[in-house]
Amino acid sequence: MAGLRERKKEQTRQRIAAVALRLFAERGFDAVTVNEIAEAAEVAKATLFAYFPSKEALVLGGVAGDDLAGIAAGRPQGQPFLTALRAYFLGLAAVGVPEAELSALVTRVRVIQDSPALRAAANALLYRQRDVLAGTLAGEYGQPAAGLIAAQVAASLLTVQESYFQRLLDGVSPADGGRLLARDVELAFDLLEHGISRLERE
Amino acid sequence: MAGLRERKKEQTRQRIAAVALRLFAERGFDAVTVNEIAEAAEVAKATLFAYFPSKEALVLGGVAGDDLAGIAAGRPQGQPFLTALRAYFLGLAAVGVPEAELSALVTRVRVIQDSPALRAAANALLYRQRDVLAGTLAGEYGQPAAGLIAAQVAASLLTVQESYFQRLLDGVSPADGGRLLARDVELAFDLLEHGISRLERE
DNA sequence: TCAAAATTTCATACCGGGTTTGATTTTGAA
DNA sequence: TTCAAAATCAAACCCGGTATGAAATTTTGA
Repeated sequence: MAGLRERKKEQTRQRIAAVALRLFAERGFDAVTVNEIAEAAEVAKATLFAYFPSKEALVLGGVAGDDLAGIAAGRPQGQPFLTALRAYFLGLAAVGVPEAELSALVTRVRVIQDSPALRAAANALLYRQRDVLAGTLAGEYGQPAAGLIAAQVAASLLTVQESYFQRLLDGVSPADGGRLLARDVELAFDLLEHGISRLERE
Repeated sequence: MAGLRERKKEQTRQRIAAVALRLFAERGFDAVTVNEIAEAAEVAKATLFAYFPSKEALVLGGVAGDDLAGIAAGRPQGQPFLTALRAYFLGLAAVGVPEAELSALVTRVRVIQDSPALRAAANALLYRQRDVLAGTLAGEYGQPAAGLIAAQVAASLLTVQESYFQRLLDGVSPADGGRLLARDVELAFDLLEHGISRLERE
């Protein structure tokens, strides 16, 4: 099944992505042209765009984002969807990022955070999540409320993720990062469930 | 003060924007090139880009978005910021859009909603609002909570605005649109204040 | 093993958004 | 009227991305 063709393709794809990430890390996303990447990876520009639909995809390629709607749809009967999402993200925080992948992740995050174009592209991913989640929740909450809830959830999780990435960039240890992430997740879901008036009273 | 120079510039700027909007409305944002716009407006491409920083700005130019942070910062002593924002947006809904501007607004909204690139650019505007609002609220709520609250507020208002625009496109009368907008604003702020658990109980 | 069929890669030219350059025109003011 | 500042311009250029059609490579199946 894994013929020579498939293996070579996978190899080429990874070589292109690796070369691109290295160049981006060295000189910044905007200062590297796709022509340079193609040349350094020893493929034609057309070939590069056969593997990746855009320059942004060279960095964000593997990042599909969390499947918010899927988690909400697959939760046990009777469980509020926020409970399911909270558990899911607390699980992520507990697992943490494997030691071996940490440095690569930090590099990627740095490249992304340093480029407005990449940040915008990353946002667009979550923006789509919002719409899918809104559709999933529409049956339960009705259309206007479902749209608002999905927007709040997606925006909250984006913010939590940004904080987490920022800490990684600041050199916080993975263990501490995980603990702080768990705390942020709890705060985010408490806010989503009970609103801001809770904080207002203090 | 308003010398010939200033008047001519303003005139040119408006001519370019008007020509662009007409072409976009006729054929769609993506199907019109800036070369065509420049030609139709009888200016050089370089001149067009001296007035507008990007093709998107031709449509979004005047749209600064609501100054969430400013409203929050300028509220009366002791009033929760959500109360101030709610009142502001209810005021907008009550005023409605002037009859004379309605058709132009609908055209703009249609052009924007029809183009992914423009929708993304419009989002970026609110994204910046989020960050400014987060900074304003940081003193009051602390940094992690302020970021989350700002994200929820910005995302909610974006969603409300999208619904409102969609209704205008669907041909809902301005009066009805205003009423529905007011209802959505109430719902959005109720959710923000008291959370989703309120709805969960029904 | 070998040749046809399918797939991949490639160089090249092209498109559209946006910038740069340096010359030319227009305007404001002396 | 003159002169400097500002605006406009055409043209060349850069970059991301697509289209084309030919060349190289892998698969298939006889």
